[in-house]
Amino acid sequence: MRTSNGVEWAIHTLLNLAVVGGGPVGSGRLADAHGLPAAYLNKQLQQLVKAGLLTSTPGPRGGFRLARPLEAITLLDVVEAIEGDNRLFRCTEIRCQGRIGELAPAPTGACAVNSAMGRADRAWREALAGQSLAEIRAELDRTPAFGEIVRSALQ
Amino acid sequence: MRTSNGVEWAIHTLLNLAVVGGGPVGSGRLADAHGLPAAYLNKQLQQLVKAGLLTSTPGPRGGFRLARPLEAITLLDVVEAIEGDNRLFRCTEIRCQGRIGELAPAPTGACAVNSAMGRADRAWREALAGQSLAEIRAELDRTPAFGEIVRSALQ
DNA sequence: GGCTTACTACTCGGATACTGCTTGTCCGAGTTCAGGGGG
DNA sequence: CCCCCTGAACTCGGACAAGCAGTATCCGAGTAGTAAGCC
Repeated sequence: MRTSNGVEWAIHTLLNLAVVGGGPVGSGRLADAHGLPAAYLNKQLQQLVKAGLLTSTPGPRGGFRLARPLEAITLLDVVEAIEGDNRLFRCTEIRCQGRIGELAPAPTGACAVNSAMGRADRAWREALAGQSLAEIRAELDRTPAFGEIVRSALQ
Repeated sequence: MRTSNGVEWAIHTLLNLAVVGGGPVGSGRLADAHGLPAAYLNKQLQQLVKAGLLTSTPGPRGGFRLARPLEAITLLDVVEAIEGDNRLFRCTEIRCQGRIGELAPAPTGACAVNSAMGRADRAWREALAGQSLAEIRAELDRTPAFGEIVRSALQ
């Protein structure tokens, strides 16, 4: 029960694209920047394109570029783009099955367990939605020569 | 990326044990109450025993019983008992690999991405820790004849 | 020389194998209870 | 009548398979740039 590695890859890649700015960058260079398998990273980036976080251009000189500035991209956007909008807890309504399900009259109202877990789920999503990638980049920019290193690694 | 079904099963089973009270109940009856595979539910309950939420007694007339009252059991206790204390996001330190890792001098300080995801993780865990099973049972007790149905289903 | 055209190289995008974890099942160790035999 | 012993039934506990999502890889469709050929 943990997020896939694609989330980490996507966040770092989006940050790198912001640092580079301007023109599109191919998945091969983006993958080499962090030693990732290019084809698999490409698959993850396609998810980001579907979610509207990236735009892709085929052909030579093609690649991916940010669809909107980092200020308008939250961690929740990235997580939902990679993982889908599935909740952390999925109620299978076992309260309506087995002997209790047979004896109980009807599933009146929402499942209390589901509601409680849903509250925690919302807390997680709100915390994710409250942090934009721009804030993370601001923290990364404190390290000296950060932008310079990323640009030269992706050149 | 979602919690295993064992979490849902464990919560409902703990609530049922509280309603029944007193003597131990075998995994077979607990499973029949919700139409679950008995052997697999037993496996989950063993995790709860290891975590100190349940006590088990072997032999005939044996089974599981609550180790402490519902007021002292939070949703976080159950989730960590089943899923382990792994975080939702696991940083693999890709910032130290690939071309950027070669060019950057040293991994000074914590990874900003990991910190941001960790904040959301803490929000989730705090929301889980803030809800006890006693509160959920109080909500379930509103439904008429709830305790009666559970007791007769587990008799 | 300038324009058209065919070609090459490079990109994304989806279809195709592989791996690890969640899920599910099975059998053995241990304990309680019941019943029979002996004192 | 009371106590002891043997057996059986039932429980948990851990060891052993199956299914599926995540992981990884490969090849085809499409495009920009280039170079050659023609006007």
